[in-house]
Amino acid sequence: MRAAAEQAAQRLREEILAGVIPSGARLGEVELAGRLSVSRTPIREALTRLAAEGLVEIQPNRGARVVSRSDEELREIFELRLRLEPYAVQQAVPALSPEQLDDLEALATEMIEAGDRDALVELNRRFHSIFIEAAGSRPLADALRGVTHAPVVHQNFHNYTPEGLQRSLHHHVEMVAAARAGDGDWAEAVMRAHLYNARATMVGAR
Amino acid sequence: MRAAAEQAAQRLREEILAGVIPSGARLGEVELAGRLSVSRTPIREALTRLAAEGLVEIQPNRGARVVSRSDEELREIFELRLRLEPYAVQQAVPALSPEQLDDLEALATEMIEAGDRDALVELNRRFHSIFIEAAGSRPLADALRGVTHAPVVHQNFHNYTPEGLQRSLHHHVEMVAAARAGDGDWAEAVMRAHLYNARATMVGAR
DNA sequence: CTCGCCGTGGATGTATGCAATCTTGGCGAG
DNA sequence: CTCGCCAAGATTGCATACATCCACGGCGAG
Repeated sequence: MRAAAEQAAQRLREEILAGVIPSGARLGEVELAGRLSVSRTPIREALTRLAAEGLVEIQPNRGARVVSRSDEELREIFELRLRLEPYAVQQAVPALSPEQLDDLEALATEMIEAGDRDALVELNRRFHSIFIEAAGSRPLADALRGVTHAPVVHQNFHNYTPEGLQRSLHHHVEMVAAARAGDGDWAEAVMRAHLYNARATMVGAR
Repeated sequence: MRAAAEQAAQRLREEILAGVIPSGARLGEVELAGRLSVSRTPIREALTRLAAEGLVEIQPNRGARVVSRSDEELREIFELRLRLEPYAVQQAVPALSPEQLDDLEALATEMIEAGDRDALVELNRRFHSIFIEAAGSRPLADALRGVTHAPVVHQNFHNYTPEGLQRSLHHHVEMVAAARAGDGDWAEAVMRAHLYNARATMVGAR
């Protein structure tokens, strides 16, 4: 499961997250095999992995499709993130290395300066990933994987109002400050606000 | 990805959860293919899926092994369950059908009468699954899948003290009562106690 | 005697052929 | 005209053959 399969999975992942392949699109094995210049076997590997990540959906004998999330599912995803990510941040803060703190700060400032909202998606993903990684819990990381890197975030950033986006970016900066102060409770509170703000622009409060 | 692959995945899952295949055991593709009378292709499919569920671990060019969880990971798993399952129960209670309530009650009483602890594992899994399913959130179910059906539970049931086991079984009964009363808050509280009790026998309180 | 190199055996990774299943367009009955 | 059936095409699912990589043991140099 290496070179070809891994590479195919990575490319498909990027294309799906970037929106090049739209939600609900059919993913034919032969088409993908031809386009990525590999055989169908690694393609099947890649699709199985992406299915496990929740990016695509495989129906027996009917092929794979890019998942499309309903509004209801989006709300549920935020409900999950609200229960896990603040905890992750709190666990991460005491464990953050100086390099990770610098990375977080760089990402936070870079996001403020970035004009393109597409670029924000990737920066945002890396920002949140650092906290999750630093929390040092593989079960936690596994549970969050499916709900954080999903196209949800992409769609979310395009739905932000200017004020909502500003708040979101400011939350990142504040979380870095809380992390530098070693105050996990502070960071957790900001993360909660961060997610509530995102949820509000996404699906409206409950 | 059908008959053969699905069936192979199911059998491997069962054997791993039942402890027939010990933790850390190597899973050779040819060996499994021969034993399950299918080709290597569906075996690879199955292993990829089980890896996604967190039951096995695949190292490139070095095959698959059954995962073995450290005490630290077990603690993290309970931390996750404590944050998700009480919420799941609360969401599930208003949505439970009469049939599901009957099933829950049947499982709870059956577990009290069952003598064999191995049998308890499966009954317990079904009990918790009903709540998770009734919660009606696929993201939530996905997040919980990896931490609930894992060999953790199996090991846990064998570690219970007689008193701890009695408490655990009683919690199930009480949860059914709370569910029948339509009181989600009550059920959530019992679930929290249920998990704390399980965690205490597993790894000790923090 | 110890360490490092290399060859061999076995396992995984990939490609391709064949069988089974599903989709679809058209045709006929009502 | 609508609905249901059927056959052809296409696609997925499985099996097998070949290529590639890794683990392990023997051999030789120091």
